[in-house]
Amino acid sequence: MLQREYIQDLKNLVDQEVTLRGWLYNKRSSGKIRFLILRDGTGLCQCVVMKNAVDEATYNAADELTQESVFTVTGKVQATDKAIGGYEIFVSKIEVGQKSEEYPITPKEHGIEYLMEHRHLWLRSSRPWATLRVRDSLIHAIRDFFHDRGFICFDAPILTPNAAEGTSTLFETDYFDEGKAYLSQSGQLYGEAGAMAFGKIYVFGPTFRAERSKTKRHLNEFWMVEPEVAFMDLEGDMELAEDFVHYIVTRVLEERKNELAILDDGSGRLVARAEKVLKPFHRMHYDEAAKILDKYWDEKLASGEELPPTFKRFQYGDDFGAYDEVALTSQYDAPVIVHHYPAAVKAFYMKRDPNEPDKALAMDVLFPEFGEIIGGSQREDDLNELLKRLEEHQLPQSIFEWFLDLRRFGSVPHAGFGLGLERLVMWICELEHIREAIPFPRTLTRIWP
RNA sequence: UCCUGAGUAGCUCAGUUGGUUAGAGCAUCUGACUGUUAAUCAGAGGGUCGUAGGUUCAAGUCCUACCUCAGGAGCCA
Repeated sequence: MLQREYIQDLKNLVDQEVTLRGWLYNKRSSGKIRFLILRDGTGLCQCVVMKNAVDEATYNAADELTQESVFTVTGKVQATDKAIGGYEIFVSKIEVGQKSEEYPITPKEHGIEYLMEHRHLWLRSSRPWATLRVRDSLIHAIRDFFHDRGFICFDAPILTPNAAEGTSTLFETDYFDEGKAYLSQSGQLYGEAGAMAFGKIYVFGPTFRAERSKTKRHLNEFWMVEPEVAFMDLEGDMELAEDFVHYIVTRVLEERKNELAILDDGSGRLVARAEKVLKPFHRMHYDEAAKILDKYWDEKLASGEELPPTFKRFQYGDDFGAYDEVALTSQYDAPVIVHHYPAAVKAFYMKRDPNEPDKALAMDVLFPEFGEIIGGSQREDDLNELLKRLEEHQLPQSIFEWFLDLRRFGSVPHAGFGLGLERLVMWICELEHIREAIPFPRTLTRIWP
C-alpha cells in the first residue's frame, strides 16, 4: 500500500506535513511561483510551489507536469480562502509519475459529442464527478430505506423469456437451444412473485428498452428500483412512494451539498429546490389533472402564444405528453402524484377501480418542471380479470402461466412502483440530458465507450 | 418512425451580396512575471472547409445526393 492522505480529509490535517497522490487537474504560474491543482478522486487541492522553498528538481518537476500527469506531492497543509476547497499544500517535494501528452479534454469548453466520445476521461472532470457522487448517494439511500423497513432485496433476472408488458421493443439474443431470450425491461412481474414469498421486496437492477427514443429523458439502458408489497393498496403505494422519495432526496442533501454547489456554481439553487420535496406531495385524480390541463391549454391557446410545432392539445382520456407533464407540475414546488389514469392507456397488470371501472388503480409521481420519475399501481389480483386483460392486450397466456399461478395460489391485494434512478439524478442535478446521469450511457446512437 | 438544424485547425467557433495567401480563443512549444483562480502578456507551429458530384472565369459560401451528429415529438422510468 502506497502511503498517502486524501484531499477530502485535509480539514483534519491543518499545519501537518502530508503526502498526496493524484493527477494534475490544472496549472497556473506567476514568476517564480507555481500553482498545481491536484486531483485525487476525492476532491481538488491547490499545491503551491515557491522557487526558494524547494530544490531544483522539484521546481523543474512543477514546470514539466502536463494536464492529467501523475505526481506525488509532499508539503504542509494550510487553510486559505484563496484556493478551491479551502485548503492548500505548501509544497516541499514533488515526484513525477506517468506523464500525459496532449490530454484531449482541456479547461476550455467542448461539444457534447466530443465529450461523450471521451466519456472515459470526461468522468474525471468536476461536473461528471459531482453528478456521479450524487448518484452514489442515491443508490446507498435506496438500499438503506428498504433495508431499514424490512424489505428483502430480490434480484430479478436480466435474461427473460418474454416481454413484461408486451408492447415495448426488446433487445433480443440467442439462448442455447431454448430459442430467443430478451433483456429485461422490468423486474416487476418477478417482484410480484417475491412479494408473495417475502411480504415486501425491492428489485434494483439494470433495465433495457429497445425503443428508438430520442429525447433528453430516455436511455436504452438504465437503472430502476421497483418495490412490491403484499397486502398493500393504491393508497399505501402512494404513501410508500412519498416516504421513499423524501428519504432519498434528504440523504443527498445531507451527504452531497458540496457536489450540488459544484453543479449550480455555488448559487444554492439545487439545494433550495431539493429542500422543497416535502411530504405530503400534491395528490390529484386524473379527472382533476385533466381539468387543470384543459384550462391551462385553453388559456395558452387564447393568449396567442406560439406553441412548439410538435405540440398536441391534450384530450380527456389521453396519457399526458411531455408538454402536459411540465405544464401540470410547473404550478407546484413539490412533486405531484396523479392517480386513477384511464385503464386504456395503462398496462394489463394494473387493477381497475371497482367504483370507476374505466380507471386503473395507477399513479405517477411527476417532478416539478420535469415529469414522470415514478410509475406505479395496485396490481390485478383476480385470476379471471387478469385473463381478460391478457386477451384485450392480445398477449399469449402461455408465457404468463407462472405469473397467473400467483393468482391461483394465495392471491392478495398488492402494489408497487418503479423509480428511474437516472431521472431522479437528472432532476436533482438539473442536468440538460439524462446521459450525464450514468457513467457510460447507452442511447440510440451511442454504445461506445 | 416523424419534424428541424449543424458539420471549417487537436477542441469551441467566426467567415459578409461567390472574389487575392481561410481567421480568433483554448490546447501544444518558446519567452516574461513571487498569490494565480478558464491567470495574464509577447511570439511560433498547426487546415483535403463531412463525402461525392454539379453550376461558375472563380465555391468554405450556390445546387443535388449521401454520411454523421445534435435538438424536438411519440413510446416510457
